[in-house]
Amino acid sequence: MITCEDHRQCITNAMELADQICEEKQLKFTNLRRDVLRMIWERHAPQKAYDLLDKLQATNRSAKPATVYRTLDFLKENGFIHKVKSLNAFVGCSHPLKHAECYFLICDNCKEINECCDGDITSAINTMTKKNRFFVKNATVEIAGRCNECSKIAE
Amino acid sequence: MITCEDHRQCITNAMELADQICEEKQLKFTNLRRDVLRMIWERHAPQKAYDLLDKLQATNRSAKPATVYRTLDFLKENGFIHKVKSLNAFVGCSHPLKHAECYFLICDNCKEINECCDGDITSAINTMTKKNRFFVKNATVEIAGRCNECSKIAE
DNA sequence: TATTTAACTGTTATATTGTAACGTATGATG
DNA sequence: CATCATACGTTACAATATAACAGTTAAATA
Repeated sequence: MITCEDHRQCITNAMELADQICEEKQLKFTNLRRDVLRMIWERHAPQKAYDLLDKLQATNRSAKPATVYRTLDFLKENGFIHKVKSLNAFVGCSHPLKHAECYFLICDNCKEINECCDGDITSAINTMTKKNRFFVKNATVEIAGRCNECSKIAE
Repeated sequence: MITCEDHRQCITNAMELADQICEEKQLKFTNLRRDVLRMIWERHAPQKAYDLLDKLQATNRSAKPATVYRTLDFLKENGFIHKVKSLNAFVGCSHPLKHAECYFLICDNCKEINECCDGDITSAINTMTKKNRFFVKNATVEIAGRCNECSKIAE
């Protein structure tokens, strides 16, 4: 469970940061992109593309799979969201400016996901890949289990 | 690129090990399961379920998606293969008896995948999760990039 | 201002990946 | 032999994702 105290604020922060970055980078932060990013930020749990599509269609009858996937691509490429590969789902990135060294803790009970940056894991990966003469482009680290709160609950 | 010197031997070893484990664990290592495992072992690159299905259908006209997925489930559950989540594909496990602490190096040029066990990464993950009071059930670590050979080749 | 251009979005169609549900066969066990 | 669990066959479909092309918008430039 993510303790963000005031989730409304949490969303606002994410949206403002995105606004700011888009302005700096001259990216077009259209209504569609805005809407999808906000929807993703509605929860700290990864969301499925087709669930997002359903929500979109409530206000945007013309939305189609391509609409969503294209938008997700934009958000992904610019670091506003991540795709969680083990779930085929998408989650907001809370620090889109610093993108390296980020790993996920995924609670399989409450479904919430925590993006953690950890230099030690990065170092261990670097050492291991160097040993294997492997040149890293991208490391996916998705750790499934139970968050502290949910671990106290019976199966 | 995986240097296995004699890939025929590599397959034989994997099949014999699977035989042995199935006998020990009283698992039914049917022809279907055998065939699929052998197909997966044909390459050191992860294979797609529907590609396996195509190959299966060459000799087994009745094969259907469920046939393949059920068989993959069996092989996965018993540790003979891994699903590579970032690719939605399946690869043989070279040491099905010792299953923890295994991470993947995936070359995006030659597509081959190297299953590495590395205690340091495990330690770093344990430390990080402990710090976050998270109880790990399963860690997915998939590192994409270039293997040594392919890194020498231009993009 | 008019024109051009690139990016964004709409739309249709289809590809890819994965499961549910139920029936049949087979082989181990009492 | 009976029966019971497991494996496999079969049909149907659900879920995830992309391709291709047309239309629209908005920013840049002439």
